[in-house]
Amino acid sequence: MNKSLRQRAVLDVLKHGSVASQEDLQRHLRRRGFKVGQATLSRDIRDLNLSKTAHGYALPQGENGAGVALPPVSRLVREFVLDIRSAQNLLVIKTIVGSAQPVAAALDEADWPEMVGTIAGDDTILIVCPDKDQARTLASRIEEMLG
Amino acid sequence: MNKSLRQRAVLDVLKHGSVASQEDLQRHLRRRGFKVGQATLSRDIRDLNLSKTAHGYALPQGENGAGVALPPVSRLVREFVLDIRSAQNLLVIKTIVGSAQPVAAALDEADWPEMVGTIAGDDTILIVCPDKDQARTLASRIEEMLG
DNA sequence: CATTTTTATGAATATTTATTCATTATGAAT
DNA sequence: ATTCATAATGAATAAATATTCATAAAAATG
Repeated sequence: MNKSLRQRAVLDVLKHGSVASQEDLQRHLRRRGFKVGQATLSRDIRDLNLSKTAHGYALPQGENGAGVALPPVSRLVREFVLDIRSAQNLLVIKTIVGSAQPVAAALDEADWPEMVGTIAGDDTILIVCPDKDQARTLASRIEEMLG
Repeated sequence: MNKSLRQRAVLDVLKHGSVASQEDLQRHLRRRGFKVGQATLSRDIRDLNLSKTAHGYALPQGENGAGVALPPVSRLVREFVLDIRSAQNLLVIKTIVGSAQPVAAALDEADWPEMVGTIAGDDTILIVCPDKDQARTLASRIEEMLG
């Protein structure tokens, strides 16, 4: 039961391929590890203010990709991140199992300048920064989110 | 059986109130004199590239109100307008019965500077222009469309 | 004008989406 | 920890929408 991550994943799916139906969306999410029923997706679609066109579901009109109704990254970090370590220009983030992918996607979306890119496994995210300094800056920013 | 006018009417309905469902749209159109089945509206909606949001149907994204797939005003004039007369700063346009309203709406949408406003009955449209000169200009422009 | 082709349409139906209802999880307050 | 309230969810179902199929009108063609 994890709404925030799932809804982020929904947006992510839309930004990539096209989604013709809720059943279609369901398959895409399954591949990303979210197993949910159609009813829930119908609700997510309403929550995220998506619209359906002749060519499938689309992100909301004016708003940027990350809709207005999304829980902030900080909330995700607090909930799913267990530990952060830096090594040179790299950060290694441990999450509860299964959450690394979606949390990494959320971090990506935040689009911070200190992040060159991310790779996520099952419970580990590797973040590449331009240099040691910026890695540390980013690390402390994320640590603050942990409360 | 009149697709062009009906589709224009659909856009017009959308620009005014909000439309929650195709059945809803069907009612609005009926009030404007278009009696069609749900299947046809489903197709119109596809043709016009409308999208459905949580708050009802919406005009297509980037495009202006008058979609891209619409037959030009000239086509409507050629098909439905019978006669044009000017009197001072006014134009009186006769159409085949029942078409005055939607043709007037289409003319309105064209948003020509010589048109201050329109009133349409069943088979007659009255167009108000700023002055005699512009009335004549507009009249000849429309006359040209008649072929 | 007769014939063929294309287009538009509605009724019936298939498919998709939203909602209801019951259940389970989550969190707060004591 | 227990109770209470709130939120999330799925299964079943209702409602809405898309499509199929048949038909009729309009347009093109000979």
